[in-house]
Amino acid sequence: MRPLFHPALEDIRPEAILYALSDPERVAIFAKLATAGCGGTCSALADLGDRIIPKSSLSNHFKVLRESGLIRSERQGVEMRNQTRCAELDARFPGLIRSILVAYGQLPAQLETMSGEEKSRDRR
Amino acid sequence: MRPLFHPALEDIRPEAILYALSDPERVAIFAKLATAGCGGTCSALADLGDRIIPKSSLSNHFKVLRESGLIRSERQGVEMRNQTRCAELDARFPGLIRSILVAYGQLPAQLETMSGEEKSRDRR
DNA sequence: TCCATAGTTCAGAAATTCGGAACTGTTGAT
DNA sequence: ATCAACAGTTCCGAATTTCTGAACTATGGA
Repeated sequence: MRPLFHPALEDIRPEAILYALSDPERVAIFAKLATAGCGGTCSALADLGDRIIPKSSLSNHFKVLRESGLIRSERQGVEMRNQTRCAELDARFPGLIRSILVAYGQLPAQLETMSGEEKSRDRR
Repeated sequence: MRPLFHPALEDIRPEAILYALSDPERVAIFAKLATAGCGGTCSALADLGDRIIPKSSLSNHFKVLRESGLIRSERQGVEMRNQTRCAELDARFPGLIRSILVAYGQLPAQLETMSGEEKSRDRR
């Protein structure tokens, strides 16, 4: 098994991000990953409610997310721990991830403080 | 020639937007369209500098942009006038288009007042 | 009418995506 | 040590999508 490839922050390209998140299944996976308390393993995310993603497809989804720079994957024993790279990404592409998740109606509470919106207090 | 299809604002789906803008050629077209002073015809946008997009491909790019809800196209005499639906889109998906164009380094001056960033004055 | 121009549609080749089956790597039990 | 179970990856063929040259349609002008 070849080692997993993760692009450096500066090599992440917007087209790869948009492509990866143009698939609602991948968005669902990514949004769940952004939720704390989710173990982040692949198989924990296979169930979409209306459909169970086949494992080869799931593996490919994770590969697309990883190689686009959206997540980091690390083997831990028999399973894979995945985590988003939201903080890094927000520094490179301010507001992008947040506005995409909002568009999909998938913004997790954990990301509410990401850039892209002024605080609701202090508004007039 | 069948009439051109434009989705209603409420039927526009984020995956279609992201998919359409996951292609740098389409982004270049869209960004140029968002620029005032550009006539908005298809052939005016075929030249990317490093490559001239074949017209069948160009026609397809416009179709993808149109059917995703990013632009409106209207026949005017022998040619097609295209315009972005930025204002509408920003109401439905706040900050999305702006942050995508920023990510690509393609934000036209005309869009600088779109939502997605507080004004630079009043910052501390 | 005939021609030129702008763009669309068609069709086949090339590339991509999907997913079942086989495989790899790790842990734990015997 | 061997074996079984499990998590995930790779392989590969089928189905789908993308690309683009060639043919076609629509409009306006001479």
